[in-house]
Amino acid sequence: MELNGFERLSELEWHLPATDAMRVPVIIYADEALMRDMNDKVREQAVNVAKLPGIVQASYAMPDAHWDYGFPIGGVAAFDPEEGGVISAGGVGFDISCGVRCLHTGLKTQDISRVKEQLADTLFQRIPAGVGSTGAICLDSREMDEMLAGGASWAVQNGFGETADLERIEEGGKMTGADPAQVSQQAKKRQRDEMGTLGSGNHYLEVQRVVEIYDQRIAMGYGLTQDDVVISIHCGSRGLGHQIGTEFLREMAIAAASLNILLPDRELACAPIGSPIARRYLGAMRAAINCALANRQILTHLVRQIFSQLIPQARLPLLYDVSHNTCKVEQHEINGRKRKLHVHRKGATRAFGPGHPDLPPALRATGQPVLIGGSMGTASYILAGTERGMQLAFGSACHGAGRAMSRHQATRLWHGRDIINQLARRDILIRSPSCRGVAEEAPGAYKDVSAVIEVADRAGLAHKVAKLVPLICIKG
DNA sequence: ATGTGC
Repeated sequence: MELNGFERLSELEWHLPATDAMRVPVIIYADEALMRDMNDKVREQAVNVAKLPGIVQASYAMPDAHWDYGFPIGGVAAFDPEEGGVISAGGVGFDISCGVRCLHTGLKTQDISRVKEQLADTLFQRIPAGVGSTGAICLDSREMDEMLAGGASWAVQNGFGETADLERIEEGGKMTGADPAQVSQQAKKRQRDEMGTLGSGNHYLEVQRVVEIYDQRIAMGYGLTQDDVVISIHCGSRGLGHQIGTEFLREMAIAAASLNILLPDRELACAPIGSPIARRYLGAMRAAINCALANRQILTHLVRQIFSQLIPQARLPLLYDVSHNTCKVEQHEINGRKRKLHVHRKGATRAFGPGHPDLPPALRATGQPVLIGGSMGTASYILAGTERGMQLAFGSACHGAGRAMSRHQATRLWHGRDIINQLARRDILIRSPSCRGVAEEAPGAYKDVSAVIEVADRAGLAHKVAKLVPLICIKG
């Protein structure tokens, strides 16, 4: 990326002052190497977002940012309804409420060594993964609406998991304001038999090992110790979220054209907060959040069933579940004034600091667990939200390593089979229905997750707590 | 991300 024009406010904070039609500056959190390696399109897209009506404070990009449809992935933008703020489907992305949840197991690495291969094979056999994967559950139209209104809470009521899980999920497992009536029949049809499935792309289910603790006090608060085995699930709202994103992007673009709204980029189609289309989108998007929460809850139940058969002494309570593709109404203090903002996070993890009222009592003293999945075969990290982070980007942090090249480029450089063999030599068991999918997700196709995490930690977006490395990865 | 797409 061209760095000309940026003011370097600190080592890790790059500031592009508001010029021309920009209403606010762009702020990117990154080190110089990450900045240089970012495509110019990230800058262009973040600048375009800064031009949208009612944007507050800045158009932010996290250290894992890369360009995407309209808004960059790793982008955070908040809008104030009292200043003509907007909602944009592109600011959330296609995989609505894609996120990560992490489960404890109560086990140490050696407890699973004897059954590791069997565990990998059983997880792969029983957890539906890949493009178009379907599960054992088929929802009729009434059940679909209940699921879309109830999220993980609906899943627990229907026998998937435990009530204790709910307080460890954003929104208590149930996003309020979801309106199943705003979800198209086509979106519901696509989702009918996709509950409890992983999907494809960067989604995965990993059995991981805690290899490093950076903050003993917070790690203790999270119930994490060295050499613990944990399970991370990364997936979203599958076909339903994708369909909603597609439909509303199209509809918002058409509406903008007919209303003569000048967009800096057609892909930034948006609508004023409070307008009928924005309200319908929010209702549908919140239903998709519930779909993703229910999906991860059902997957959790499947994992627990498998563990109870293979390692009966294992107990799998939920550490936390957090999304990184959402638009949420949140209260933030700007220049001493409390304002209700519509915060878009696209490939950015919510990272609320200590004392935040939305956190459950057990996590309020430490700050919210910020679950960050790395690329396949590298490392994942658990961070904690900080008070400082609440001021830096509305309580947000990065969401992963971030792609360094396109999927197409990756398939020209690597073969999936080679990647699987290389990782097997490091005792990382990959199971996937798609060799091509594995090639697209080759570790080399991503930025260095550790460099991204160092920036997030040192910039103060979130605070490093633990590092996890994969033992088994079920890849979509 | 996705009932993937040149």
